[in-house]
Amino acid sequence: MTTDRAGTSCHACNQLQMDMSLSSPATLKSVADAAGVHLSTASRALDPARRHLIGPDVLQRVETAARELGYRRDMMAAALRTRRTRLVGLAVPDIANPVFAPIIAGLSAHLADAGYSTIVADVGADRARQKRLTDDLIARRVDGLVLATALLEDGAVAALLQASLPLVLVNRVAAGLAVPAVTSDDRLGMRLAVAHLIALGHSRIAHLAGPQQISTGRQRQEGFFAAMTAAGLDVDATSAVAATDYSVQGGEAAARKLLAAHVRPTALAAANDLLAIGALRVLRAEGLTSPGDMSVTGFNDMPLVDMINPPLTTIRIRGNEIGREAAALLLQRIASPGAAPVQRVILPDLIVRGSTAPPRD
Amino acid sequence: MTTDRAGTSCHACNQLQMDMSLSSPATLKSVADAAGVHLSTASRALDPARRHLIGPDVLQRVETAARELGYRRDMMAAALRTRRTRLVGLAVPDIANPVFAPIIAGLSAHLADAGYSTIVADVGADRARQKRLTDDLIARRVDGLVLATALLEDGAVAALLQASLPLVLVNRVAAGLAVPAVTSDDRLGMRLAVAHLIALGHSRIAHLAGPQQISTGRQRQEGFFAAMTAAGLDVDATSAVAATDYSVQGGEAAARKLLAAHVRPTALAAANDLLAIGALRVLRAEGLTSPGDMSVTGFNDMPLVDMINPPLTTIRIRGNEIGREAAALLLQRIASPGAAPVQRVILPDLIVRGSTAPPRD
DNA sequence: CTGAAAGCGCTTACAG
DNA sequence: CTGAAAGCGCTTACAG
Repeated sequence: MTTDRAGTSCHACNQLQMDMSLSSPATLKSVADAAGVHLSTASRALDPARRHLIGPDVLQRVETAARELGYRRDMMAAALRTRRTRLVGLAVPDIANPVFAPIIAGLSAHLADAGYSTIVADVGADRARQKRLTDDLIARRVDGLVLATALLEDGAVAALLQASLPLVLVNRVAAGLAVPAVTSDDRLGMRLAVAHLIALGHSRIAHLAGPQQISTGRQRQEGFFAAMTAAGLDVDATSAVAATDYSVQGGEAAARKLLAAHVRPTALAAANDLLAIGALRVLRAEGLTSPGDMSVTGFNDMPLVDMINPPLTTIRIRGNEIGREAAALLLQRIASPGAAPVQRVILPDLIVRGSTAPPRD
Repeated sequence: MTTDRAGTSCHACNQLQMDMSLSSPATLKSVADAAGVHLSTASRALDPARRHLIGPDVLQRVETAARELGYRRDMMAAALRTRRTRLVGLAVPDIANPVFAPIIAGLSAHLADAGYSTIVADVGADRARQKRLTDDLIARRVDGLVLATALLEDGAVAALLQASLPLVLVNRVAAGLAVPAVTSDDRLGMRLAVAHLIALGHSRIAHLAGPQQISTGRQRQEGFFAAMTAAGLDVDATSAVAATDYSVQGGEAAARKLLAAHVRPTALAAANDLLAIGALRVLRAEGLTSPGDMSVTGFNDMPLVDMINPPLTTIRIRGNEIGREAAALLLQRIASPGAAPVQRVILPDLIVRGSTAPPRD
């Protein structure tokens, strides 16, 4: 620091010290000793919110020492003291499902900006495994929990709610529980899709429904029936077949049942892109084409569905926004746990592509 | 516990206690007090590895108390004492890129089985942001770090390596650094793709290369040239054009340059599925078809590329296996930090679909 | 403005 | 087999 040359060589030496210090991280005590102050003083000097209490010369000495030793506060030790880990747990049913990627990205970006890290738990569909992994998150004393796994009737969510741990549901809601949630407007989305098909001239429209124990499946189905009856169109028990899960295979199985109907529909509104793709596969296997023989709509606007054959008309949900909003709600929840829980609904958009067209006849 | 009825009502009451305890979690001390033992005894009784030291009656009392109070060990407090957080950090450049989903899933599943939780940091491509978020992970005292962000020349990796923090690279390697890594065999994969094109009768084959500062981009390009020269085919400076990043847009830009060549190639081997899709888009925009006017191959076998038009011939990397292997390597590294670093290469497969065919002439 | 002390919840030698 | 004590790294009233 005395001359340029000394400054340069000192920089190199600081680098070395930083590297070495990582092997056995510097503690507040070692920084305080190096600066010749008490560790409580060092603690204050290194806290942006409290450094104004410190004299300029002491501040300088502590900062230099911290830099030279490569000090990094142990967030977990601090957490023990402050009772806040700044850790958030996110439970997703299947991290490989492309629907969740933008939600995870939006959520963790917003949380990171607020100084929180996100532990993503890929908890699967098995309830016991879900509970075990969620309990792990709690054992890590996360400051809050975001669940993308909720069922309509969900005892686990009810239990978590009792525990007064800040909790937010994302993408799916639970019925009859006062818990903050951020979802897409599933009813509206499906109504948009069906209205589009009706506008094209379709009247025999079937619904390839999602699992009915999940809010997305249930509400999209409600949207389907609402749109049909509002247009004065026929619906009966065979108009909708529910898939057992949101997967291409699930879509194939359900689509086969729909195709077996005595009067084949001219259009199919699926509750999800993967289901729609399953339906397209079945059509192709049966020697039928889309949109020629049957128009098909999806839901979610997953990556690449614009590139499939035919390009899928679908409902775009704003995953990133949903994730960010969930993060905001959770932060709010952490700040004031007593406040009334709010539920936010993000509006989806209809994206028209090649898989829908007027009916042939 | 004295009568069935008492047992029943006690169950309900335990439930209540469990719920209440979560709001202000039971501590080891409260469990010990309830069981009438010292907290060190309770600690041992609750540790599977040490409970054999405890007398059966005391063990029973502690377990009952723990259950009734809904006790869950504070993993972070334990971490402070044991110097092991059982937390692993994973840095990915873009969590929304579908390539990473199976890797993340495989990694976190294997780690979860070993009692570790994974913090996924979506660090982006900006080096400063990457450093900041990686430093955050270190400040959380993760037991190890997995990086999916390595560049060929990577000062950050070198620095981390010095820090003697268990470190594993996944998907991409850094040049000249003795660091454990798990990747797909990128050279082999591209050779497979090119050999397939040659077998179909192509000889004017171009390479839509990935970013050359990333090992996947470099090695796939090397594989391309190796396969071409091995077959005695012409390559020159215009045979390969590198995209600036792995994206559809990047693929479009690079594909346009390739199409501008004086003699148009009959086949295009892309370094990545997204690049291949970009190329397909450009072909379509130019009024050309695939595979008719040009065969195209991708790399990765992302979800849905089997459904696009034309279905993409590609190289399948085993993402889940790569993730699991990376987890295994990291666990090994944590257990014995001194051992020589090993690099594992997972073999990819050629998946032939509709985007490749013999050349027209 | 700075220091001394208590304590967050746990584990682990050390005694007995 | 169980207890008493120290200490992991930090923050925060409480003094001065």
